[in-house]
Amino acid sequence: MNKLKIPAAPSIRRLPSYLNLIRQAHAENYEFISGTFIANELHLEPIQVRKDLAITGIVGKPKCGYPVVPLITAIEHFLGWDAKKNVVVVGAGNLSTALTGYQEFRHHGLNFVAAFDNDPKKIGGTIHNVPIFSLDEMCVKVKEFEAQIAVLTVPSSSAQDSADRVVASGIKAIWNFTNTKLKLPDDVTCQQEDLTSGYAMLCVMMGENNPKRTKE
Amino acid sequence: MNKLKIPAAPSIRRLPSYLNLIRQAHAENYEFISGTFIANELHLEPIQVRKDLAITGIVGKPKCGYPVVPLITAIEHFLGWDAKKNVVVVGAGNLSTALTGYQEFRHHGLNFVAAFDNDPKKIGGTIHNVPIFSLDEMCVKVKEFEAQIAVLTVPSSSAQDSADRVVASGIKAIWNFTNTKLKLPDDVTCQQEDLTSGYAMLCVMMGENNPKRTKE
DNA sequence: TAGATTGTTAATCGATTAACAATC
DNA sequence: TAGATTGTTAATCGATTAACAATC
Repeated sequence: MNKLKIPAAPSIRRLPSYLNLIRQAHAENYEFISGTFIANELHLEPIQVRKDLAITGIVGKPKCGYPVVPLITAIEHFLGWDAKKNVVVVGAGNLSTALTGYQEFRHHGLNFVAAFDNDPKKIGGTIHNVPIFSLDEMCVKVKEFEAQIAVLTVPSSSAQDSADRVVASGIKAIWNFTNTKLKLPDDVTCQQEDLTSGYAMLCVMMGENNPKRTKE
Repeated sequence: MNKLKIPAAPSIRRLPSYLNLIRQAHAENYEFISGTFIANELHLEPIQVRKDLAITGIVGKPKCGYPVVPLITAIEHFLGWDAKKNVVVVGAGNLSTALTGYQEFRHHGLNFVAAFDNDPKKIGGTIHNVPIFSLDEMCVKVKEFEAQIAVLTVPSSSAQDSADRVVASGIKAIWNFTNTKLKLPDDVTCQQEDLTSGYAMLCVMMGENNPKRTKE
């Protein structure tokens, strides 16, 4: 139920960091970039980088590395970042402001077209030039803007309700920043973004490093 | 180099979502909660939940499940969330505002004490009651507030410079929201938080679901 | 040529899942 | 007692790493 397995998920998660670095190399007019170089920069194993890049279909040139321009194109295509996606954000709070203001996303095809909030003081306004509407207008506006993705940044308490409205509007992909596990139809994809899980990792790593705790 | 392996990292990342649910059960006056129930709610396998909970040291009662209160205490202790940590945030932009305003974190021991920014218009002000100082004051303020963690929300271009200042101030743990891989001394822990990698996952999953693309 | 780097095939490692006896 | 649930031990699965021939 709503649990489609993505093969090579860890590889996919690493691709954006490679893309970043390769783009930099491109800006510096490099024609080729080697897996060894990428690995060194990102503190990974060269073999891992080569395996990851293999999924894009680009073949490298022994001794030189991978051709920069085709590699950028291939990664972007593999990730679907070469296609524009219209996106709505549900909840017009601090996090929405941060996300809509993050220019990086625009360069990856993410095009914010509308925000929704129930606060009458916010409705009619904008965040980073994205117009804010009432949640009741979602169905209409999603169709009008042909939105394909909804970003959820509402409080946990209204997460499921917001998700239901999103689903009702016909959107099939949700990027969920709330810590609520949503109940969704099988054909709706959901990516859970949980900041507390990263925080948990940091805390445990701190404990490991801390002599007071590693002793026991 | 700066790559300490955390065993059972996936388990640790799942613990916060368990905690959430268990807290809810507690609020509803449940004395026990079963692994089966947690698994159903979060769309996981019961055996996985049991394995994950085992790392907290709590033993369950067959037929009943796990005792709610001790389990909450144990998870919080395991994650180090029962200890208060003073935290500074570097960069006083939209993302800092979102993070400092996120109440959830406070309940996990995360105590924002100061923010740093180079914008003269921001210095002297506050975000969510957190005072904003110049980056030049970092060393002094970190010591004054006894900060243990630095959250990096600056633009990529100044990420390494900010990190260097953080390290110089004596902080040993960095939560890095920039997409720059930082060069850090071995004794400094860093948790990389990359929003684009979650976005990459969502895009690939959308492609898998999309009949136009699954055909090929 | 010599040497760095690739891509392939195999080995290892760790995480997930299965099976099942123990137990309340 | 019967049945749901736990915890342990073993099996499976997938991701990472190693080894090495191929190549520019």
